[in-house]
Amino acid sequence: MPRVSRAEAQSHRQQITEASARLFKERGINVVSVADLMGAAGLTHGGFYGHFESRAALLEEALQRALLEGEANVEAAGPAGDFPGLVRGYLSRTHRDARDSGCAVAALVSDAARAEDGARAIMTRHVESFIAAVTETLDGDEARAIVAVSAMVGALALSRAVADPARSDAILRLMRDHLSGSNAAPSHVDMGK
Amino acid sequence: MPRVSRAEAQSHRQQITEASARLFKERGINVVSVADLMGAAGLTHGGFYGHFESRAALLEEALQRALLEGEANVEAAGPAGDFPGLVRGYLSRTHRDARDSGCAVAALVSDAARAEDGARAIMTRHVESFIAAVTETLDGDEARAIVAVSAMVGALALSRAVADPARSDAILRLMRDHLSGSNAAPSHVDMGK
DNA sequence: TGTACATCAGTGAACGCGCGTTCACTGATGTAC
DNA sequence: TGTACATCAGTGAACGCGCGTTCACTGATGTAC
Repeated sequence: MPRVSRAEAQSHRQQITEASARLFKERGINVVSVADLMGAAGLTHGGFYGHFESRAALLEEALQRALLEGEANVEAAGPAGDFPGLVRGYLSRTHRDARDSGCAVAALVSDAARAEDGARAIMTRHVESFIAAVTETLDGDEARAIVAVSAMVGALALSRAVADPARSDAILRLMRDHLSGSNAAPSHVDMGK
Repeated sequence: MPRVSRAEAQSHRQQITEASARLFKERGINVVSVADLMGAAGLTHGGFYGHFESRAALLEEALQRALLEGEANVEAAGPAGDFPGLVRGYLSRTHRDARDSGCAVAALVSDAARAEDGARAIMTRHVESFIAAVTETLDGDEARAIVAVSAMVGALALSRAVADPARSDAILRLMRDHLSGSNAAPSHVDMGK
């Protein structure tokens, strides 16, 4: 079965990076083995080093991809400068339950704090671009965007850490109301179920 | 050197749990080995199983301790129902830079999301008590406390994940202003350096 | 277009290593008289 | 209080295992004529 066409090989490389991005977000960076990653792409572990120099090299590439995917999803939710829409999408239960395809910043925030410089730099760059994207939806108010990003990341990560589903839902809902209703639209407890 | 007194042995057990709490917060749960933990307590790895049934058993005990320590520190910062004081302490650069002794919720939030049920349950319990403590400082307004806890955890975790010190400081400062100045005291950019 | 050969993507066994865990052993502590 | 013996906290070698990585091998793909 080996010796596949060059196009297929390149597609295999992409599948490995994509599977890694997914598995890192879902299970954490240090827990997934090279064999797991290759298996998820339908290959065996030996071929890994034909595509990447080392596990660490893949890690950076996969992290990059994980963050880009997350950004794409966030932007897809709020199509054009729509801050309340973005908040609603980001703090939805759908996003919370899709750890493997959602925002990588929230999925890996406490891992990033302990990561080596390369991975931290990548994370930093993407936090910056997240802040920039939110700033645009807020008429250039970067200070407010930084607060919003921190609050959204915190609420999403915390809603995933908490085992009680009611509490988890409440965290998302209350932060949604706080950020998107800003001061208007006082309570209106909906979407709870 | 073996066969130490019973009092010493009990103190060793405590030292192991304490060192574990510290190392887990600093380096992450899956990265620290039994030999590391025992070494940090000044012992060799073999004696571990005289104190704990398994690494997993210690993990739960150490997580419990890590969270309790974090709570104690948070409460020490804001002595009695002082919400702005609590926010100031929690979002200080001192707290950000003391990952090994600070709030375990922020240090382990994205790990907790993927942890097994036992560890998640412990994390959940402590998030609840954090929320309860903040609720008290807010005259019983639990909804606002949930928002504040989510926002504080997010800002602290994000400030640790970001490599650029200026950005990291800004995240803390802006969230401090947002939460504790609530609507009053508009800007006043201090503490920046 | 066909044939002959070089290339190289993927395989799977093997490597050294560090992990969690076990265990025979040690000698100071604790206890019985 | 002293002596004699049992206990057991801690040691360090050893275990099986899975990891990241290497490598000889394979056979279809790509290329030259």
